[in-house]
Amino acid sequence: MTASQVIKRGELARRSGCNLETIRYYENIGLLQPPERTASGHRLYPPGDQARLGFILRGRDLGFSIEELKSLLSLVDSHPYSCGEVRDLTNNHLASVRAKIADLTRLERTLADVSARCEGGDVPECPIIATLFGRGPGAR
Amino acid sequence: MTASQVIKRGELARRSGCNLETIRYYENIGLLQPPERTASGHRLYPPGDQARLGFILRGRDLGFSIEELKSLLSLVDSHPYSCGEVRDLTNNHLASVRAKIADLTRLERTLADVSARCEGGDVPECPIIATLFGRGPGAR
DNA sequence: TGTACTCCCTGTAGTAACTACAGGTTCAAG
DNA sequence: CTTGAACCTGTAGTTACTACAGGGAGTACA
Repeated sequence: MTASQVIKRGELARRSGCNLETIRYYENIGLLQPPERTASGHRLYPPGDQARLGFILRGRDLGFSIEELKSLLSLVDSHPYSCGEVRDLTNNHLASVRAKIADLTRLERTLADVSARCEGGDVPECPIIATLFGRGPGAR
Repeated sequence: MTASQVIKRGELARRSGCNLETIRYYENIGLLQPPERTASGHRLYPPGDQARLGFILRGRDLGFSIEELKSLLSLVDSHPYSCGEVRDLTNNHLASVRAKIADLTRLERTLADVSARCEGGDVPECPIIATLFGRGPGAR
């Protein structure tokens, strides 16, 4: 393997696809541990840190919040971690994702409905505006 | 009708269900026009302003951003407003809501899948954590 | 008239999760 | 030895609010 070893922040950003500043941000808020530094202060990331950032980024892609990721990581850091807690956290998150989908779906229906009533175009007043002003059908 | 007439900010907040501070915020960012004041500086809202706030709140409930609401209101303010532009704005917004739903639905499937693989519980390593570390199936 | 209490005023800071910038070192190549 | 990229720091901006702190105004009651 010609891969990793110890790398600096720019290289970590390039390899992970994470924004350069975001890495420092994650360190500031305690998601990433402060890494070793060179004598002149440049950060040095060993493979373990690189994997941890990968974990964070994948969790982020799954919509976990920073706080949820902190919990997840603290579970991971405690050996042995509790698989049940990990699952609970995931299921809670799943429930909130489902709630968001339900909200947006209701929204989508209302918007589609209101837009459809506009398509004809030969009404004296725009039905979208009428809806927003609380007149006409479709006002929630 | 015993209703409206000119009211102050607290009453407007109560009637509209909007947070007191949010009304001032909407004025600061130009969604609401600065209203008349009493000699001592208290804001006075006539029925027209009350309707405008209702418009904003309904638009907000439909997920329109502040910028979108500004556009919508500037269209409304221009007589006669263009119904076509209103519809375009609504359809654009509808498209972004649909995109968000699609994103979340993909997320939901991954989370449900990863959680399901955990339910058994008799694996040596938590499959959720394995996924987040990029090992095992289901890693995106 | 006093005073108690609610309402209103202002500016500012905090939220989530970054992103971007300014102004200054350090490193590597030629 | 100089140039330019990469790194360092702290701070401000983003969205859409919400929540204070520290004061002035309006009203009810004794």
